[in-house]
Amino acid sequence: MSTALPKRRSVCPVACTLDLIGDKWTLLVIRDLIVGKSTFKEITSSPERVATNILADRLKRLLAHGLIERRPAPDHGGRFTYHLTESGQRLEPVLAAITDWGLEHLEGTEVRVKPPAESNHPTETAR
Amino acid sequence: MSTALPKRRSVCPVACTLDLIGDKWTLLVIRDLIVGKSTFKEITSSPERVATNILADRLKRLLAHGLIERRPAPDHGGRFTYHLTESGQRLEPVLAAITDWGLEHLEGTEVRVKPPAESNHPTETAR
DNA sequence: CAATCTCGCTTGCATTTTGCAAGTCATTTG
DNA sequence: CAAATGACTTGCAAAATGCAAGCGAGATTG
Repeated sequence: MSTALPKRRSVCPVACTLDLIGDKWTLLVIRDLIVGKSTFKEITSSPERVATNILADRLKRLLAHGLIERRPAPDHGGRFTYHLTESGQRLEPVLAAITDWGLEHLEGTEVRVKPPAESNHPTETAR
Repeated sequence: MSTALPKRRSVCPVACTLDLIGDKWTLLVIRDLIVGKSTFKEITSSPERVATNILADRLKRLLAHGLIERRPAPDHGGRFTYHLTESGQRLEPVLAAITDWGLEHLEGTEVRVKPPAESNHPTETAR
């Protein structure tokens, strides 16, 4: 499965960023990491039910591009935990903007887990 | 080709929004519309060179979900121009956040055309 | 201390989406 | 009226996705 991205489509920061995170799953993985999940299992347990092969692939990709890092799990055996790097964490505003748009324009959406940082909507009901 | 989206993966606003715009092309189309492009041709002429079948499909999708609308082109014959609706325009902060991240973390990216509205980075070089 | 269990993957397909080239069809221009 | 242009559609090969199953290493359990 693809881990390396093939080639840049242009020099546009939007296009290049989408080459990294522009698919149906990557930002959900990052969302999970932002809200504090860190193991493979925790992420596969999210309600969207990402397939294990897809998750393994996305973690590889994100690792390869330095958006996440992995550490040996403290208590368990040869397990790992995954964490956003600095640059990965800086995607939080992207997630926040998407969250805001979804809450405002898509009926029936709601945030189940808040990100640890600040939110900025003054008069939002569902948050 | 798919125009209707199959089913929501969860109630998460991020997941649901990605069901609409979470692919490699849709946000580029929206970027083009934000910077003032409005015809099929103008969008296919962008440097990323979206295939015509993909563009036709994405326009259909965006139309179907009310993010864009089309109007008969003023001068030409049976042509149309495409424009963001209110809700489509509200994706601008998402684009802005992605642009900022790309400029800051991906070498060699640069903005060729500015969006008409405000930018908010105080000490950004490339903008 | 062998048998089972759990976690974190990998592998093998079937299905879906993408990418590319070519074709169509209504204008529009020379 | 012949050729060109713009906006698509169609066909097909290639890639990505989804699903189920398998697998190895360390933890648990009897």
